[in-house]
Amino acid sequence: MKSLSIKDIAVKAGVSITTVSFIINGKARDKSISEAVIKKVEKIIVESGYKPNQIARSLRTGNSNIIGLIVEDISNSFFSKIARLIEDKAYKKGYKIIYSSTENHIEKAKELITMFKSRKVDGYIISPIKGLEEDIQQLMADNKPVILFDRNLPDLDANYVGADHFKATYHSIESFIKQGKKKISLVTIDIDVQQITERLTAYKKALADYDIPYEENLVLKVHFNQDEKETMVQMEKLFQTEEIDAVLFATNYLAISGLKVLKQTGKKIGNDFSVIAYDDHEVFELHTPGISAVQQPLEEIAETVIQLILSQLSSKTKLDNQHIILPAKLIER
Amino acid sequence: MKSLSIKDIAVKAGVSITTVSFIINGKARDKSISEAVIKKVEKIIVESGYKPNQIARSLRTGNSNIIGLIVEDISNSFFSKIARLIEDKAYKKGYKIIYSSTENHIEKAKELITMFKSRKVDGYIISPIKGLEEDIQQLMADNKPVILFDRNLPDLDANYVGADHFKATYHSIESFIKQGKKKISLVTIDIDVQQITERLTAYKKALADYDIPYEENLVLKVHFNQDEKETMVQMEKLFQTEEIDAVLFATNYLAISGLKVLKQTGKKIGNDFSVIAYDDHEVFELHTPGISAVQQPLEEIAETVIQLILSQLSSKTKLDNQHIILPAKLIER
DNA sequence: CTGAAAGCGCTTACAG
DNA sequence: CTGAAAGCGCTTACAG
Repeated sequence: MKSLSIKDIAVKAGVSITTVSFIINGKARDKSISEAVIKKVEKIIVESGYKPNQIARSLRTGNSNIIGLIVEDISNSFFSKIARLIEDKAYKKGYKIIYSSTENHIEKAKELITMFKSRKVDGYIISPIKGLEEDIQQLMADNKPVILFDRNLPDLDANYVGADHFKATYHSIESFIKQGKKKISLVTIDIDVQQITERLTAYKKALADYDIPYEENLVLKVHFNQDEKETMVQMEKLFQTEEIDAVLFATNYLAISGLKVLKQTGKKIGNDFSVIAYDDHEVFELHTPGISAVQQPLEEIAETVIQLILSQLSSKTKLDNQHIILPAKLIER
Repeated sequence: MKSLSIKDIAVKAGVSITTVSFIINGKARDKSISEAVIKKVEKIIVESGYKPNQIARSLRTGNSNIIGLIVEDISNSFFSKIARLIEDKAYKKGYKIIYSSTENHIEKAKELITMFKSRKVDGYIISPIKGLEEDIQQLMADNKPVILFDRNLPDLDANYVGADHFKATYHSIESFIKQGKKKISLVTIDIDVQQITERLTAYKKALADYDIPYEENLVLKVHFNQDEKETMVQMEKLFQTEEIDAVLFATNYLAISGLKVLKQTGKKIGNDFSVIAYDDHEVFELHTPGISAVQQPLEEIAETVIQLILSQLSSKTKLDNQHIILPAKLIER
């Protein structure tokens, strides 16, 4: 069954497609179409269930009412929660979301941008990775709204929304120190994105500020894509060989792996051994004992991102790029 | 900066746009374009970075290479994991995914289908809700590939991929019985979808098969959209008033709420009180003690769904609808 | 108050 | 071996 076109409606109503188009797009009054015609055409549209072909509309107008969302991995709960909130808010403004996961592969990320471009998406929300600077620059040169979130690219002057990882990490380490911890470990990953590296910087700074010597062997940098088994072996070694009394895990999945190791080896979390996870997760609340965690303000991040992109989409002129850093908070359990 | 069009390429190469189009679409040899011309045009395409406008292509060909994915809630880890797997596999075949969450609202679900229709998506992957039968029927009448997953609509003859919830529930209850449990409770939700209701049916059947009387007050049906606080109050009451020795939670979030209640009230899980959660979650593995859970075969579900839709998309003729029920397994912890 | 016509960037049947 | 032209379904500047 062919679907109806604007022409079919025009024929049924005995008017031109121009008139129908004006009515569909709410320009009827503007164009001084008579009320009688408007009523008649609207009636026919409703009765026939006609829906304009968005593809044709896009081709003609050059925009698609679609926002492209590029994340590292949609199945990661941080991203899926953000995606949900963004989708919800975008939807209410008539925008759809098309998403895809980069899996941290630069080639896939580049391909995605190309694909989104050829689909003429109206704007881009990107959790970027290093190496994407030029492509993003290109998008902005093409005058497309771009909002980076979660991760920033320092070499790029672009809109960015993220949490204050430095401060949150600093506070976490500080809270360990105030509990009297001396041998504080950091388990992190080896990817070179600001969002991750600043956790290490903050860790070092906090130690320095409290005159605690930095010990290289207390920092475990897990290889980004490695097997969880291997990660667990490395952690087990770390937990055993040192008189560690506190660990900050730089991501929630590292923390989860860490908890598995502790469970297996029977090492207890308690006064002698404290743990903080970066990025909260349901696991941590339910764990016995509860695991303290740094919580990113998901709602606010999503809200800010969508706000920014919508204002760019509706603005005729190029707006100034904004850098919005939201506070993350340490939930003590 | 305007992006290049096929015309620009044609002009640069000194050939017609027809020729360029044939080359882009790999029909050059078919149409016996000379090797020399092919080489020249391909060179220009690569050098200029030309990408065909997919919108124009869609308008002309009537398909979009986009698959619409409609789920209840993309931030639910079951769906986000499936989405990730589906996206991955679709991507490799040149299809993109556009997704949206229904939040179990029939109006939103209907709107989404309309929207996807007007965007001319090539196929639909839907975790449906009751009331959507007609709309889905319509899609199939329009000859669009539709795959339902997770939830089935019994009144509809459509492709469906899901797990065997009846069997998995039956086995769970059976395992309680074999442990000698007498007062087995079921905590479920009150939505009327087959996937949920059959968990109750299986519960009753297993009890009956083992001559254990069915007691209405051992079944708690939580209202679908109610506040977690309220759910927890109801559960607390349930856990106290009866000599319950086992609980099957019909969804993972119910189980999580249940675990919170147990933690708060100090009720211990152990030999006197066993728990199984339906749909696994990282929480359950890490919980002390570990929580047994029914695990749906995510990979296989995603794989089957994508397989089915791709075969439909590439097939000229209408294929027979398939019902594929995959086994879910009980992970004992 | 309303309509004819151009054009968005492609694909493809047809012609040579 | 290659191209001119129609047409996908819209929007909009222009004309009346």
